Amino acid sequence: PPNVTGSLHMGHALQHTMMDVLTRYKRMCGYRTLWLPGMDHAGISTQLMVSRELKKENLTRHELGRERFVERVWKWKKESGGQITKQMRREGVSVDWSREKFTMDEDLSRAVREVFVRLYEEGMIYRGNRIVNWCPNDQTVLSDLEVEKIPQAGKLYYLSYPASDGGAGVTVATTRPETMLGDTAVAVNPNDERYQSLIGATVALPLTGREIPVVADEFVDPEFGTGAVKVTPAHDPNDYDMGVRHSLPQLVVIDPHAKMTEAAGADFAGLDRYKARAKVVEKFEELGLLEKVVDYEFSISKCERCKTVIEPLISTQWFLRMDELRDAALQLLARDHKPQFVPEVPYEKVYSNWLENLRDWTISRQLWWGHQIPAWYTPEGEVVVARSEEEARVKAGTEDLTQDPDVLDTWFSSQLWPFSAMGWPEKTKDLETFYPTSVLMTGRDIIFLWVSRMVMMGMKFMGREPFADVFVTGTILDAHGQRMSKTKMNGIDPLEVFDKYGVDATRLKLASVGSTDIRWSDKQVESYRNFANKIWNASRFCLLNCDGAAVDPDSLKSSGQLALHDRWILSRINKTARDVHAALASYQFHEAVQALYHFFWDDFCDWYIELTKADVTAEQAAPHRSAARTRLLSVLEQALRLLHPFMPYITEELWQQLPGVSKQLLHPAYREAEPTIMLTAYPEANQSLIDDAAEWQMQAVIDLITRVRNIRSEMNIKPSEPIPVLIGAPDEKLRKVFSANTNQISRLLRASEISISDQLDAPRASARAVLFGGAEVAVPLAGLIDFAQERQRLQKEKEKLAAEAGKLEAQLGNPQFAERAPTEKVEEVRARIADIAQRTAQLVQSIQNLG
RNA sequence: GCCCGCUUGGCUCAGUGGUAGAGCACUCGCUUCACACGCGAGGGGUCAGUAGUUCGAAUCUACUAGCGGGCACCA
Repeated sequence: PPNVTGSLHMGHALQHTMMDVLTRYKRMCGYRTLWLPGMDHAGISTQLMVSRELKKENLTRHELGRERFVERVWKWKKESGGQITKQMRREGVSVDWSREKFTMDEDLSRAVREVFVRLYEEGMIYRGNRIVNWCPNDQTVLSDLEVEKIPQAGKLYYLSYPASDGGAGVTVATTRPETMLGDTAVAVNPNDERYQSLIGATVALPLTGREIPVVADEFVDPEFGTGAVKVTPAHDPNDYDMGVRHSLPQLVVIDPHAKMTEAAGADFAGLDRYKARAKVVEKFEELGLLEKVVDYEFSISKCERCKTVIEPLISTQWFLRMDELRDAALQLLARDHKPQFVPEVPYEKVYSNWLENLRDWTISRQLWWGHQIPAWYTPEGEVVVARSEEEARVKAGTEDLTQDPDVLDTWFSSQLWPFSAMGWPEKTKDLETFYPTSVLMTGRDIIFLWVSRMVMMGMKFMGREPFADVFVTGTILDAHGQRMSKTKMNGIDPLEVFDKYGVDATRLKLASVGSTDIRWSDKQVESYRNFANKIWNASRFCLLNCDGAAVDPDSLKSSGQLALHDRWILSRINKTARDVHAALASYQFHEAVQALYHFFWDDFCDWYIELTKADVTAEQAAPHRSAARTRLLSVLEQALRLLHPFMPYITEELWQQLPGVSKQLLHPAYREAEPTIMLTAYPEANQSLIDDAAEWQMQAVIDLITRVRNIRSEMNIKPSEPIPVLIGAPDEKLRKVFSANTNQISRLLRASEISISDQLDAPRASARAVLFGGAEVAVPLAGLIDFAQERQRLQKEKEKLAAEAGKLEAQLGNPQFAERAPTEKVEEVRARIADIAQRTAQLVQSIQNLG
């Protein structure tokens, strides 16, 4: 579910397209499909958005109070939230709006409370006082995943701490001098010979008058800095751990607003952390205790949302223990290989590595917008966790309860989506029907945040994986290879692309993206827009020229007595259906798009329509004509079905216009529905119509036509000028193919006459070309031919063949090749050499004939 | 620091152990009665580099370079 605050971006459009292609495709295959739409309440984002609105009215959420603030958020959600669902309608996605859910809906909230209570009762959720990531700007704790590490140029300060006994003391290196006010130890590596005498001694912490011990800890790297580390348990995660190991006091010197506390001393209390840093450095310098300052590059933790530097603080929060959940997910992967990531490399490893290093998850947030934690406190401070306040009162035996003010991390509810959105914990029909789901489409950025957590929760509460496959889409970059982002202002608005090129064209482009990153280019969408236009025009031709005929799927069921081009198009369309099925089965969207594009444009438009035109547009009504019209309409109808999952708008529009469309065309599963291409059967490949002979024969015809057109072009013969075409074909089968298709060949070549014989007998002044299968073609050009030019053209052709023959002969000449390569491969090379030899001989003859 | 991905014609990208593909761009020709968002014909690549495995490598392996990701508690 996208964020309620979000609006459609290219990443959504990409995922939605692929999801919708699969949904529509599977539906047309007769499956009961469900794409359940919804929105996420997006805790922090939404709260910030509404807070900004309040600011315009010179109000803060605190002035408004929690209850009225939350009301205000709901009002905002009703009035301006969920832009994205309107935009999804524009995308043409076939989601089930009747099941739309919002993560704060009552039923989903109930699922959240149920999960919380159960996990608490099992001891997996606990409340604890630990060091956490705190955002001083948003005033909330954050999980590790909401913190980003950003490399930054900084300074490393070397601070000297004199020994308590007046000895040499020790120098520590730090990037955060202000935290020294909270130091409660100095640590050295136990094996570091330099510091053996100091271990167990104390040093005098400057500016504070405190004495702190020197402890030995393996964590300390003797190579880094001075080999001695200041230990600030209250303000650094590592120091926190060391503090626990050595039972050091946790002295809090920085508060939640990132200001120094009273404990930092009178000189510093109330100062901002950075001002305090400057002051500490200044004082050390005055005291002669600042040994040096060096430039140092390190990573700093920032709030992913507001980019404020995170302050590690000790705080009481709610945590979810991850070990058991993690183990279940890892076991699912090891034993059942689920989920199946596509592409498997690198995502499966990324996912499992992350799980293996998983630590407890901080689930509470100091926000008002979200699921309030279902925990109540008695006046004595006793905690009661319950599904409702009533239940809590019963459990606590008192009505004097205060609910924990915190809410849960947004992802706590979204991780339940695969089952909470279908009614869990009730045992609903939807759950029974649709859980586990088949496939999740997602960007790689939320594999940890969302995907892994859904797996863990699915295993925990449903006992099964939430989805079988996870398809990870690529990222759409801008034209310069940069990630699109709001701050860079380099994002492309999908809606503008829709306006400019149409939704279908945009979808086709997006579907062909696959799972690698690509740079956005309007040019590619434009070419698919042209494709949509081609579909439109081809359909227009069919509709304008097929009076009296109607779509009839039976007309495509056998190819018995049909002409070559008819047998050929049936073979092509069935092969295309086969290829598209295979491609989609393995999420090869790009291949599916290519297969459809080339079938429709090259095979159907460029050849089939042209070849059948004569029959279809014949003046006289005849059975032959109506059969041709029926076939043309029926092939078009099948093609539209094949294209439909990718291009829903244009295919539906055209399909509805076709004569003869009716309930009869619907998939048996939807027989009673109103006619719509959405519920027709996706064409299955009919193996018996895949006709290699027809494809080979058609290839011969195409080869002939292309060669003669080439002669026309190279010889500068006007397209309107009729030309005689002489064909010589020693092979009888080939002669039959040409003579059976004389009309079509003649039409496409604008031939004045066509003669076919076993031996080419052409005047000297002819342009010639060698065809495959030993055939030749000549175009007599008395008075038009430039002998030198023609000789050059043939010579060029000969050179091409010679180059190819050279390579092949070298291969065959290698004795190891004949020995070790498979026989059919060797035979293939021999056959090709023979073919080239024959063509070359014919070319030589042609050149001689020119004189 | 560790891990991973990418590098194919001018551009954006497919693809594959056995004759290099598409779209766009480019050149030439075309108001051919569906379409100039079109039709027809062309030109253009030693598939980043080096070494290896193999009868054969652009495809597999290793290393190198450039670019881009992800992960990590080095003060």
